[in-house]
Amino acid sequence: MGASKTESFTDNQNELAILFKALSHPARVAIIEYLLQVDKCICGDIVNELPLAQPTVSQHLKELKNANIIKGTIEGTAICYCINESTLKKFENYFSLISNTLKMKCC
Amino acid sequence: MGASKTESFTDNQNELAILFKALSHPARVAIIEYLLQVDKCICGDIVNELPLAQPTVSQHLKELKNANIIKGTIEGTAICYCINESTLKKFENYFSLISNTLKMKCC
DNA sequence: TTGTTTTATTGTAATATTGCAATATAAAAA
DNA sequence: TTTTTATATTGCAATATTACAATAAAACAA
Repeated sequence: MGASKTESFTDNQNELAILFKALSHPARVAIIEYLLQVDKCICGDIVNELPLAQPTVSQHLKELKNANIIKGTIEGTAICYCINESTLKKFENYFSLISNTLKMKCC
Repeated sequence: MGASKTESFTDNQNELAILFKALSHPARVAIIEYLLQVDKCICGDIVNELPLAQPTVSQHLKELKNANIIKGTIEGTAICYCINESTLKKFENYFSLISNTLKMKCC
């Protein structure tokens, strides 16, 4: 095959997998960390920050945007990207839930 | 190309990407959630739980093991898998750090 | 030893991802 | 309008992932 059998899993499991996949590339992790570093929302100088060509960065940004991990607002010719806090909160909640569950079990 | 330019990113960014990639498939999310559900460590009945063939499950388990997200201990002919708490803690710490960083910024 | 059970490995086809040159689009400036 | 600036899209080659049948390996039971 080659395609994931998404229909066999719950919506929640598929949504989580999509979120994790969005962060499964070092360039996208780097973009998130860069957006965390700079105080203000950032636009196209992500291209200058990363060792990748402009179309490649644009593609990574698109994937992060599709997963709702970042938001982009048009500002003239530029687009200002920033982290979507509510999605990041989802990650935090998910892992703190797991952590609490683990406290009551043992291996 | 097709291969990620891992050499262009920091070790930490690459390690995080590897962790996220390990969770970027619904089957692997399902395995983690199943391991959280059952009280005791679980072995080969993950295969019965998931709608995937045994070699496919074995492959997913291998990826989770390679990423240190689960551990496997041999028990006779069976192998008992369980969640690696310390790796899950890494996720929790990472996102709580991000959450704290976000509190001081605005978009 | 010979089965039996459980899990891993191999090989392969289908599909997805990555990266970028070339090009397109869209908004503002001249 | 024409030019400039910033970003997105297209097309394509290289590589990676997914899924599974077939098979192998490893531990125990008879």
